[in-house]
Amino acid sequence: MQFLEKLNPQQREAVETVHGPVLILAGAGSGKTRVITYRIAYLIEKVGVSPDSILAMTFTNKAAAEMQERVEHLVGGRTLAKPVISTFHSFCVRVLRRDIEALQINGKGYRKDFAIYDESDQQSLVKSAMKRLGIDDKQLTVRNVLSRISHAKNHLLDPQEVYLQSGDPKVERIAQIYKVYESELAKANALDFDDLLLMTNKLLKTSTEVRERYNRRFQYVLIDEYQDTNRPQYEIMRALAGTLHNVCAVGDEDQSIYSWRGADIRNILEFEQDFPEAKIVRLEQNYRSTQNILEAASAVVKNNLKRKGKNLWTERMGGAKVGYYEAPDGENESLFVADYINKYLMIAHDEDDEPKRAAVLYRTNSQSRLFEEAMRRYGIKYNVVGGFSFYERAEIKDMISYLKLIQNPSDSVALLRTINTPTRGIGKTTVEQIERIALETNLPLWDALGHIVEQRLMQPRACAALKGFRELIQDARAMLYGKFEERLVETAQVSKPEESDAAEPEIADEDLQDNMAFDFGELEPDAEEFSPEALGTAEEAAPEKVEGFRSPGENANVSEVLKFLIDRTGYIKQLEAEDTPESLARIENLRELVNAAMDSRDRGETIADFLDHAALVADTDDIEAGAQVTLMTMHAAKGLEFPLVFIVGMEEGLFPSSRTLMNPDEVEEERRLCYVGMTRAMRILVLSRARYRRRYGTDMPDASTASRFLSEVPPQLFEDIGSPQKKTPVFGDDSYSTHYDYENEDQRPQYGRTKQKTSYGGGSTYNSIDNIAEFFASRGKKFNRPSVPMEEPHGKRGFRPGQKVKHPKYGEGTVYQREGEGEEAKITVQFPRFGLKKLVEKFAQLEKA
DNA sequence: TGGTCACTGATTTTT
DNA sequence: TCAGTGACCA
Repeated sequence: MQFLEKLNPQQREAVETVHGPVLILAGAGSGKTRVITYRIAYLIEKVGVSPDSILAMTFTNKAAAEMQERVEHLVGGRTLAKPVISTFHSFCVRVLRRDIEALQINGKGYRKDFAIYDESDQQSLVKSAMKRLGIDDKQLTVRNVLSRISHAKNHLLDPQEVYLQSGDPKVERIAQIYKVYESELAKANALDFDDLLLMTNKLLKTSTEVRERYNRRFQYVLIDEYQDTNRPQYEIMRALAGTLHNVCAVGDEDQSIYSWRGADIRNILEFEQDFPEAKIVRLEQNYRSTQNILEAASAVVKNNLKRKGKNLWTERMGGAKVGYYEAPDGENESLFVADYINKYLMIAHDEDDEPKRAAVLYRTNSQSRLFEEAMRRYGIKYNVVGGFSFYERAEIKDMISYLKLIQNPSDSVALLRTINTPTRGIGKTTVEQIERIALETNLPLWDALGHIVEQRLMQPRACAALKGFRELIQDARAMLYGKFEERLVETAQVSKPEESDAAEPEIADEDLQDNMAFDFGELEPDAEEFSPEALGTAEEAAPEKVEGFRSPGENANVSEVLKFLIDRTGYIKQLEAEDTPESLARIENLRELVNAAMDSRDRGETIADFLDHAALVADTDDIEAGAQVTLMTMHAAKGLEFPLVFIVGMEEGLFPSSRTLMNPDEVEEERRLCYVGMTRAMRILVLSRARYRRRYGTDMPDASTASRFLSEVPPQLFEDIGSPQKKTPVFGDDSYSTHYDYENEDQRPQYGRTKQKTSYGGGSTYNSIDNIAEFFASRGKKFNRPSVPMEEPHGKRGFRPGQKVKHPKYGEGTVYQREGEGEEAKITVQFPRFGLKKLVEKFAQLEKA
């Protein structure tokens, strides 16, 4: 096997130790992903393990996709079956969609068509639970309660245990809410994110038959980002390890940044306890960063008491010192960063042909705004990770809720969201009545609603409106499930006890294997065709693979149902009537959703698959690797690397966050976060801070204190890169305000060096005072819009951000953003009287103003 | 019932 | 700054 030659001895050991438990402690940048993918390839090619008996669990979809791709690259086409590489959560959904009914007792319990509740769904559930219990304490926010519930779940505590474990009346109330929350979830046949793990764990624990089946199926298990696993995940891993114990966990305790979500570093310790025969492999050679960066990062994280400690080293000696910039305020900080990036992108390539990429990392998403503005001023293309993902937009959530309700009418949260969206005359009072009746009869809202309509329990007007809504959902259901509707309603609603337990053991083993191959074929479009048993007759094979009730043919698919819903609810019509740029954008989004549904259908997915996908995608999943400049949180940056990295807002209270200052453990986690951020940098790392920062709308910025992490970097590795001189900043005093009027900028050498390079091992560095001083001298202390436009557009008109334009209908406005190239470019313009408009350059009759 | 407006209050990280 | 909420009016 040639590819093993590319590994260092430790990596090689990690790859070749395939039997029995292995714990790989992989430092930042030590080639962790490489080891995992090589290990999978090694298992397949050398050990001769069948690919589909390998299971790799990751934390994010992105990591899973990347791993998938790299494995395929290594094993490339030589095998038909594929290893299952998936996030914990998706894996659990698959398991549960298949087997959750094994947990039913006397036909009661979760059904396969369960809904997945995201955070906002959870919030509305908690909100209504609190309302019902008469708790609207100011001390008990919904957020707070929810995180307590999640914490309890992650520690495998049920409401009673929470209640019993504390004498605190506040916690007792939380336990009460927790209990109501749980029963509401059950009533809605819905699981929250934590439940996906919990239920899977429970399932594997309770049903020997199920567990053994998975043990037979997956004989080699890999866990990525092991330090981020929580208790339930750990237990799932243990259950999946079966008796073979062929588990491989890869992690780095210094990169554990999710303890607030229940991640437990103890899992690393208990690994050795639970698997005494475990082999420990340390990967300590870093292939990413220069020595200076690595030393600085290590020096910071060394201040943590709770760690095993390790010795990361690199062959890339020396390197640029870690830059430090102290800005007078947040604006200046962001302009400094933009300016620096601008220079960086302009200088010629170095000896290594690394594509130029830079990242700006911050603690909280709200910090992105200033940097976005600065990038725009410099005409630098950038990408922001985070914020709203597609599936979080209101209009998308609305339609998704419709689908969820159609799929699972018990889903009360989905019902509440859709019942009057768009408005159809069902007001607050009506809804409250339904809720009351549902509570009295202990029925899901949907059933209560049916009851009301049939018995005419409310005024005719309200009844008529409710009836209309009910029929809408029923019609959509009929479309989707065809004539099977009645049967479905029966089996789904009443959930007859008959065939829940009995059916399982009768199924022959081969059938199960086949089914699993299908179930876990990942989302690949042609997974079916490639699965060995389907190669001959795809058509014949298809029906038997579909779980009983899904009738092939003649039924509508998700996109058709969506179109139907959009049409019948008048959703788009209403948006059209609004005729604002926002509403037009929403219409676009809805179209996009329909497209997504069509793609989903083309992949042969069911409505459940489609909804699962919508529930489990995260914003970090669509990080565009190709973007030159990426703005994101340090959390989102985990696992990524960039030649140039900025960590901004290095201020006490911001980073480390004020919320953590009380608790040493949490400060340690912040420090690890800092370590994660710093180790993203390959060649240049710059830390910055604003001496005065405006926290939300206040007119008076607050003085900040330098982050403790800054002082933890050894001074000799640090270099101040042109922080403006400190002055005693008194507001209204000229000495401070002069920072803001620098129109007196002279045009001296514009960063005159032809080629500025980062040299290693002494000599002048990119960050060296001389160079930096030189280019900052030319621009005083502020960064005005650069004279060189970054993005010279191709089209004739080529309007750039910041430019004033005139539109025949909307009048004068300012270009806000430009997307795409040439005539096809879309331009977003801010019109004072009409707001933001997105226009296609070709059609919009824009002129220079 | 539904929309508008003013006010408040809160700001971490996410599968 | 900004989203969410409550009061008020059509």
